[in-house]
Amino acid sequence: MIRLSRLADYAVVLMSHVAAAKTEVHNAVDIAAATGLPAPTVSKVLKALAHRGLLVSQRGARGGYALARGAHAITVADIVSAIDGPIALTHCLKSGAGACEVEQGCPSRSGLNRINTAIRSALEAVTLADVSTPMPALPSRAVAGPEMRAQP
Amino acid sequence: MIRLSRLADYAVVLMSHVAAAKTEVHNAVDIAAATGLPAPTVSKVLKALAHRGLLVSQRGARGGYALARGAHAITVADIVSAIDGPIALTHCLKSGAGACEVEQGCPSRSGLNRINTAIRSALEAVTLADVSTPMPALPSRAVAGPEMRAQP
DNA sequence: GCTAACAGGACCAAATTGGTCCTGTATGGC
DNA sequence: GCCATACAGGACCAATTTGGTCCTGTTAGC
Repeated sequence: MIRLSRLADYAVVLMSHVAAAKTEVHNAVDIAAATGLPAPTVSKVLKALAHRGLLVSQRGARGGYALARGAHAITVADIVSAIDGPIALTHCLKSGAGACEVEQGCPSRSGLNRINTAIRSALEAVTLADVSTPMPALPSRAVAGPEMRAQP
Repeated sequence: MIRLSRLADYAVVLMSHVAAAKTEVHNAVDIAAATGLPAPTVSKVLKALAHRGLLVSQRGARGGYALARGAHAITVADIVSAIDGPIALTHCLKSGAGACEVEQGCPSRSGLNRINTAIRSALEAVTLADVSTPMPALPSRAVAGPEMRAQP
């Protein structure tokens, strides 16, 4: 089902929570309590996000995490790739060209690659600010325009 | 990494192979040999594809599989959802609204849902015929148009 | 100096996935 | 009419991956 890993899903929720009140620093246990997610796992995800530069961390007493940039400068692609690594549909595409051991039967790579870039663009098009807004009239028509057809 | 399951990946390759010479019926072991994939697994995938109506099967001696429709009438979304079930990014979205147990911390659902539809559109935009063509000048500009922005 | 909180691991448990195999059934050829 | 071939539909096992927990530093405030 083209699954996003659960940790990546958590990451989006956590980032969204931090973005909701960006003036304050939030510590890991508070965020975990607010979101209802298991605290050690939340801590792990936050550490990864800080490591990738999406959050800034303040150590010591009264420490915590805050957004490194504005919410509109962080895309969902940033968050997902921070947790799950590079965004790729298949192992072939992830490992780069030539790494596919059954390449003889893979004329489909170009088509899949096309889909891959489309998905990446979709993730890059939505920022954390978009995600945080409750329900902004949902312009579903604009999500995937008719220009997306592969062969115009 | 937003992974497609390996079986779904196989399915695209197999369908592409069958589409390459659609006049003939292909049996499972031949397809497996041609693609270099493990035969029992290929058989399993083909059975699933036939069950979902993407392939028609002919039982008995000289039997095999053939495309149920033309290659341009089968989208990658059809193939993927035949193997992996409905296309959804998160468990929440897959299970429908209200099924999320941490819904209190999920104002992000609308944004993720937007991404979800974008990805589904991307998969629906590419047909098996597109995938089968070796490398059709690759109009990468047209893959994800600027109209895809969430907030125009 | 003490406590609170992050950093960075190691590590285990469990769920999912991928792969194999077996039995039945239908079909075509001899 | 019989037999070989090939799909149908399961059960089932193995292994990779993922999610979750915990422990030991280290830093910063009070």
